[in-house]
Amino acid sequence: MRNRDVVDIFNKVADMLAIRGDQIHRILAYRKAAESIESLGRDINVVYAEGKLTEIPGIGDTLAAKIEEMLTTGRLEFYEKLAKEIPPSLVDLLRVEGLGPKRVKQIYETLNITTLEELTVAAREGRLRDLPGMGAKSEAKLVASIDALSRHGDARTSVGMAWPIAQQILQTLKVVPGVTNSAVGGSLRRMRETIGDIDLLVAADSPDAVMDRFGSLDMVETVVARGPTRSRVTLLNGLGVDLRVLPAERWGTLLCYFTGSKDHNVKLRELALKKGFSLNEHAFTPLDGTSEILCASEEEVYKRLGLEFIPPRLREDRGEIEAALAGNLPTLVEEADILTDLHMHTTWSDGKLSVMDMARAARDRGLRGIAITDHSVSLGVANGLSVESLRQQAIEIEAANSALGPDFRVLHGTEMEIRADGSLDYPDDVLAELDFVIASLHSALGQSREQVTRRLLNAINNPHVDMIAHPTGRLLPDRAGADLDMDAVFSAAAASGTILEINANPARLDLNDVHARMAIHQGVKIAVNTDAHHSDDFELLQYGVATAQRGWAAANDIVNTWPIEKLVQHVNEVSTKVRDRG
DNA sequence: TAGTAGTGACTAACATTTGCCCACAAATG
Repeated sequence: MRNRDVVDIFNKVADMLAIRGDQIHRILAYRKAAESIESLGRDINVVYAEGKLTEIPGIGDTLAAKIEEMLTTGRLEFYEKLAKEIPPSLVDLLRVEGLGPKRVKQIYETLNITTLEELTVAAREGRLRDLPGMGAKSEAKLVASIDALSRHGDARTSVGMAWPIAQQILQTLKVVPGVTNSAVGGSLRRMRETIGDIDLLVAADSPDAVMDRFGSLDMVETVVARGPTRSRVTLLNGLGVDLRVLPAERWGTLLCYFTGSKDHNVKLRELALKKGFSLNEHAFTPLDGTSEILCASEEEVYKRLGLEFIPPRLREDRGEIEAALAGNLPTLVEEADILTDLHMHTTWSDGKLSVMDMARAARDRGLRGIAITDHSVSLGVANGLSVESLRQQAIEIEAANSALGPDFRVLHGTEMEIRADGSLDYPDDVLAELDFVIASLHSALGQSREQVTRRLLNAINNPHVDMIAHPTGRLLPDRAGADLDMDAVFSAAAASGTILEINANPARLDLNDVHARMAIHQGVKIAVNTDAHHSDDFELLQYGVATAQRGWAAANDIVNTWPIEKLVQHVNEVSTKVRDRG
């Protein structure tokens, strides 16, 4: 069993307990455990073998025993017993918007409905409207929700897909008369790799005009809810968008509330209570009955709580509140800190532009240098370069460097295949001719953990390999990456000085936030690169930087913030060191 | 159920909005 199997079962148990009507804290315990394992970043089997399950936050003796049972037998007796009482297929019903645990229980007990299919039939036949608390209107809503679910599913959306849509809607709302401020909130502002819906906030004294404009956007399919401060719509592509409108003097508490995460908010509100305030999106309200205190900025909210300002990217309740209390928050890397881009392609392989075009575009964006890293020979589908072509390319890059002058540097590199047998695609003497060598996995990602890890370690330990690109090879939202032993990867990379990449393409974001944080913690150097195949792709850098920030990265942890001379020197020193050691 | 204090018992997750039915469930961060 792998981490995600354990996560699935715990989440399912939590849902089943909720339907059964168990005590909230028991349900929360399972959810918290699932969340913890999901963001663990390590193989649960390894943690178990080390006897350290109870060191995972939210895992005590009882849940540790349940994990042990699952890992050793592949089953969970507690789950099977629970399933006799609450059919696991009921959990699917919770995916229907508007159906919660209480209603699902009622539907199950009175109509004996256990599956989504049975629910669909019953709703269409009008058998739900007579249940206590239901009516024809609620029934019609459920039918619509079921339709929406079957049309669009409820999968999460890539941040790269959602961000431009959110910006487009904001541009429209921004110009509505009376609007003084607007922003993206929620998981999109925190730049999670995938998002469930888009959250937008607007400051305006009278919300009506904003709500009207919002509901009448071309891309809106239906208006799900509309009140004086909140509206929710579904877009034609199935994405949900929430809008909150409050007066400008309440902007700070509103932005903070609507940015989340929920767990972060709960912690903030607990902290507020300890200080004698109730905190909501409108204001701090003193518990002694004196009048409310408004915050026009987020900075004021955190200040009043006695905290350093916590950047949105850290607000996941992963220790940021404790760090802010202690004054130990990192100074996060910013997009403006990035001086070079070490991974991109040209028409030499599968890119769309020439070396010179990419260099000029990078320079226009304010970068000081790039590495041209086309694919190597055995990646045939991407027109990988033979040794001969690689040497011809060197001449073109030299020419580009003299044309561009001393203020911009083009490094000659490669993105070299790590072949299925673990060997590298170019011999060492060819690699020695290059300024910057990337090695990466594109094929045979399904190999066993031992095999695929050994492949990657072989590349990391080669003195000519400077960086590993998109280490796991995952593709969001669906294709899982290689089943790497990340502990081994990080310690090898730390020892050899090999850089690990955060690939900024929103379909990759690999390393992910959790792994990036672990790697940095172990002393691994990180690079944030766009893997651009066109100059337009340089825009993607923001997603990579956001992921680095979510990994608590400071500028010095990221090698592309260094002046290019320092970067080249580092790469050369590391190669020499590894060679001497070998 | 976890965590803590102490080896069985107690406490622990905030605060709101909306729709729909007529007091509450569900949804939002």
